[in-house]
Amino acid sequence: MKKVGFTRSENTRRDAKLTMTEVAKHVGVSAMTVSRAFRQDASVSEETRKRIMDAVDELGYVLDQSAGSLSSRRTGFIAALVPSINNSNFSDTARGITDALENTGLQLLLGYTDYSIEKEEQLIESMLRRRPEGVILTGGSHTPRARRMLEKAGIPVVETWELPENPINYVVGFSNSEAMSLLVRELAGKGYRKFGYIGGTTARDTRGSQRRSGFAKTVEELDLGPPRMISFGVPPISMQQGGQAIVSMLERWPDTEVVLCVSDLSAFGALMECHRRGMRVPEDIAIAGFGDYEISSTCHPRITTINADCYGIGRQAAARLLDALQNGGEAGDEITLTSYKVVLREST
Amino acid sequence: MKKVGFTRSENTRRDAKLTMTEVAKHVGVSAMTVSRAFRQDASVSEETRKRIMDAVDELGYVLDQSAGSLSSRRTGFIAALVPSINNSNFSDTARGITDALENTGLQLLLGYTDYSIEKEEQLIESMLRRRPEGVILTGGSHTPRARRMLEKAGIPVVETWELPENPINYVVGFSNSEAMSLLVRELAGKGYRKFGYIGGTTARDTRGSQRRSGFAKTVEELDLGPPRMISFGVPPISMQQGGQAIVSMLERWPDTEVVLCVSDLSAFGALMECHRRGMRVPEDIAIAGFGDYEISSTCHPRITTINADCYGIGRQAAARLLDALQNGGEAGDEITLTSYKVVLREST
DNA sequence: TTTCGCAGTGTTATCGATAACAAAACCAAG
DNA sequence: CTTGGTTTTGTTATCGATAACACTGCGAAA
Repeated sequence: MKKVGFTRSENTRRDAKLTMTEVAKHVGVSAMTVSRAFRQDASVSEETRKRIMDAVDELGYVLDQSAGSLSSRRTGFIAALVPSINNSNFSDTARGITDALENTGLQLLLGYTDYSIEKEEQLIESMLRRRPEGVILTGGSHTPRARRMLEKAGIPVVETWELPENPINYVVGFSNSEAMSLLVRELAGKGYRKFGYIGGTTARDTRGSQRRSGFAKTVEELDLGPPRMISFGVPPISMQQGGQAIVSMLERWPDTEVVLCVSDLSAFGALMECHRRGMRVPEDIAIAGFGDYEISSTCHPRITTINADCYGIGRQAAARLLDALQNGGEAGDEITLTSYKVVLREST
Repeated sequence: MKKVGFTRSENTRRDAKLTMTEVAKHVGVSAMTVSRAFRQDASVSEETRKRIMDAVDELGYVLDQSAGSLSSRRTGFIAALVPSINNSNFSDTARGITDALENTGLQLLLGYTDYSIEKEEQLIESMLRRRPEGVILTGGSHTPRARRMLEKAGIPVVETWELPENPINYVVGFSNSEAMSLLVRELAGKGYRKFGYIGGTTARDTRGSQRRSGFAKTVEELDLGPPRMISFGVPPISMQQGGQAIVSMLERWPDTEVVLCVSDLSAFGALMECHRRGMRVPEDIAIAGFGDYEISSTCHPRITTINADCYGIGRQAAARLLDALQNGGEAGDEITLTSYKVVLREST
């Protein structure tokens, strides 16, 4: 671990430090009054506040929250961990959180776990060192140590995007398995019989696994023959890999009628690969995805998918946290089910 | 501004607070020794360190960095502002930053400006309150107040993704105008003559404006007739809007041979709209984008674009900052040119 | 006029760690 | 057995704000 940064001496040399006390002297009040002027709820006369704020502008003073949080014991941080920020589903969730936090004075600490619970554990530790007032996680699988740290931290925790068997506190999510099941039933209702599934290989992506098992279970329940499943690549699987996977699928089971993919990205890759090979979608083969990414409503043909309200998950998770914080930070255990819906489009 | 969170009394009621001093007592050493044990460079005997770390595990102690940064005057924060995290170009940059920061003990504070310099100013202020040790910005346009705050903060600032006329400190970027110019020349070399351009309407997206002016300038220089430019939608323009824009383009100038788009997303939307209308790409019309998003190498036909090394911009910006921090935080003014290249594909 | 209450402001102690310096323990060489 | 140097550990002051409480002055009610 390499450390970098200022040493104290270098830093103080830089600039006469400007503290609240300096501002106070300049205005002729006490530091406490300046501190109050920065907070809306505090009792400072309008006239004094104005004089203080004028001095703040003139001197270019910027409040130091690190110092403030030590004495107030409130850091104003919320930690959120997502598997990846390059995936638009999760960046939509992150955006939902950020939007919900706007004007609350809370600052988001965002981290990404790369779909690894070990990395998650490491991030949880480094985030907890910043003393966040609440934590938002993706998924319900964590290392035992991560779980212990979270429980001991005494702050509300929200798990999102899934319905964990044994939640820590709050949950904001939906059943990935049931969502996929719904899609299968819907397509079976349209007459499709020979179902294929494309997803990643490992268990790293728990949401992916849940979707897969929802698929397999439902195909069985509907008595549609043995499920045809291709595992290809380490999650999250790319567009490219979706394309490669559908090739394997068609080699192995050429008469497959409809292919469901773990996400729209792989569905799109599969769709484009079909085009490239001159296959017509949905006439020769139908394709569906999961997540309702922008691409699915834009490409041609438009892709059938599940819309899972990624943005709403973020907003609701943050709202749940804000709520808990206002009630004194007591960690409750409500489960908020988020909505999802099948979006039937031209690809099926 | 609504404030939420614990009051002190609620918080202390929750749990006997666990401080470094508690751990120290438990081990029979001073708090200072515990503090040292947490830092790799400090001189603590291996045996003592082990005893301390055992106690830390047993008690479940988590270091409090808010307190630490107050006394050490080093927060370990790096602030980074990007226009949007839902755009994969910028999330690649964010990822580059995060990766470069890994194992440095630094924590990223990420914010997004929504392409607004007013929002940027607001974010800069709230970030500076956290006393970051360095700042990474996207672009070179800032409000005067934002600029003043940054200059006064006395920490290194890196502007990325562009080449500002009047940089604050460091720059890590490339000329969007020249990159677009290169693309025009490259395509003119392939024989295209009637060039169109699709971009957003306002000046909010400075990189977009620079690309547009690079386009116009080059079309003129090559004597290819008046540039055909469609402005559609508020930046960042979506896939959808790219589709709508190309319709306008073809209504107004039906004989356009090649259309360059401000980003791959609008290019993709345009491409799909052409498919939908039964036009062949590139036979009937050629299309190119900017940014080399995953989609462009996957879709059919694959889209010609500019690869601008988004990830590398992030890594290099962070590296530049780390470097400055190690040299005592002196703000220099080096300009790091990042590479870009034309990627010719099937769409042109 | 006195009393009470409240808005506005000041004083003091403290949050939990770390810098800087001091001291002790240890070790090798003379 | 010293001495001097190095390693390891302890002591004290402090980082910059805020909580808690104290105080002042003023106006309304008695």
